Amino acid sequence: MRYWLMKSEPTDCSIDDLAALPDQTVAWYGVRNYQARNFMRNQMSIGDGVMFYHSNCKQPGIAGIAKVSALAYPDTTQFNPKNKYFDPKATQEQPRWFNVDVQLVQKIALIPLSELRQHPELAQMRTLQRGNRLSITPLDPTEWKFIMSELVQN
DNA sequence: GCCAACGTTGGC
DNA sequence: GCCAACGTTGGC
Repeated sequence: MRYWLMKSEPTDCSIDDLAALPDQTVAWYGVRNYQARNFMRNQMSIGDGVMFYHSNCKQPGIAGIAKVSALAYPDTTQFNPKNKYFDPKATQEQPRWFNVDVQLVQKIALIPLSELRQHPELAQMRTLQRGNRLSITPLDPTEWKFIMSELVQN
């Protein structure tokens, strides 16, 4: 059981978009970074905790709690020439890109990035490190617990 | 819109 | 295998 922070641009898929999907589940397609792919393909298990993060928007921050609901499988968008995530070097026999499914657990009051930065307990969070652009990063269990107990409002 | 930081590409 | 050029991310 691991914990993750996964970034999504709200113009692409916001927490409300996720909540409106069937089973409140989304295929995390479109990742085209090997490190992020490897996290999904090699390390994620069903039930892993996910912080759903809004990036590249007016109010960046954690918008909800989710979980991994399906193990990694080939990202179908890589095979579709009309899709913007098409990868000509990928084949059905040798897929390059994989994605898990992510299911919403609970929408929360947004925890802004600026607030995350204020807590010394979270100083090591990878998303908060200078220059970090990875869309999927591991969360330390202590970081997860801190966010859940101190920052998630009920 | 700016720009720092980082990943990828491709010539050599 | 090096590294310059280029593209992308994402906060501000």
